[in-house]
Amino acid sequence: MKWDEIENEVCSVSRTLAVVGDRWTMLIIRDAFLKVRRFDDFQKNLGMSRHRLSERLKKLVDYGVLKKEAYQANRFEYRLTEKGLELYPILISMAKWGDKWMDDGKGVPMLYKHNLCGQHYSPVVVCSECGEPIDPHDVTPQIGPGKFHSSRAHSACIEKAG
Amino acid sequence: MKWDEIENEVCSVSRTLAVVGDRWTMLIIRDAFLKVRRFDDFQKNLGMSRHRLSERLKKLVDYGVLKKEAYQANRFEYRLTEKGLELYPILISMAKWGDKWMDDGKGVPMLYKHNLCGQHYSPVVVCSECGEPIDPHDVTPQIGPGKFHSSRAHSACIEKAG
DNA sequence: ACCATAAGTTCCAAAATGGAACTTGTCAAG
DNA sequence: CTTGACAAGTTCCATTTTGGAACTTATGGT
Repeated sequence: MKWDEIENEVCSVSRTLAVVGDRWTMLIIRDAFLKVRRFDDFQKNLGMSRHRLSERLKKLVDYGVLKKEAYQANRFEYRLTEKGLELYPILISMAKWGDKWMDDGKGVPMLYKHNLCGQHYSPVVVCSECGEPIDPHDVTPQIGPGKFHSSRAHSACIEKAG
Repeated sequence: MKWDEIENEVCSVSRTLAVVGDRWTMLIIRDAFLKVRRFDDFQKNLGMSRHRLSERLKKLVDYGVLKKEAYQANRFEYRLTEKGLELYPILISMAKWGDKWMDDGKGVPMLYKHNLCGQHYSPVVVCSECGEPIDPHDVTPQIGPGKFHSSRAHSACIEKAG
């Protein structure tokens, strides 16, 4: 299978990766959350080639993750859309994982202050229903309606939700 | 900059992406969470080339995300380590985003039952300090101790934590 | 009118990928 | 104890993707 076919998989993780799962894309998103908005600023911060950057930004605009707006004639800004802003849980979870598991012993690169409580926070994933923190061992994946009619069944033991 | 240099960036997101940020890797992790453990099963499920799979598994073992254990002579299983299990928030956040934004109108591919409360849940990211759901607009990123001494400052306006 | 700057494009060598075929070690049946 | 099947890779090569440098085009300021 080719990489660009994964968008058609009946799996939300695959479909998400079709948008943000290639080289550089999540770093572009990270910079967008840090209020980087212009082509040359992205390019300098990321150190990626202008060529690639141009293509990635175009793709993100096509997918509706970024919007491109002129701030002068022929000068553009890229800003996160609602769809893009909702990538935040993925991004901050990556930051937390890297803080813990890829530490170089010099302390964390960034701290995140939660303005509502004024503290430096770390993201905790909780259950939308009961509010308890999620441990993956306590989760049972089940075939949902979108996958039920799909021809490609997953070899792992997955129940049908009922 | 080359892709494999991002591991050395003073940024936890970059460092995380050095491990899970290339093609296929998060899909391997997804399958591992669905209890896929063997080479051929990964290969059939993912549809990726054996060549790539071999290399990616090796890399994930090297990084300590998967461990390789013989279940018979010359037959191996790949299982998530503690480090790998802690990728769950990233994975489930990707699933949630894909459910919402990459829906094909046929319903969600998978449902996730939280065994503690018995409900189908969706992951919510809350503040470790006050427990409120996080809105990215309410977060102020600040330079942490690990970044403070780094030569490469970020062009975006980021405060120094104090 | 001239220069600087932003936002790209173009071109090409180098690296990564996908696919098919090949290898090697073990187990299980005859 | 020989044969065949299978699991877990490796090897090889054509195709695709990437990185980098140089080039283009359109303002805006002096």
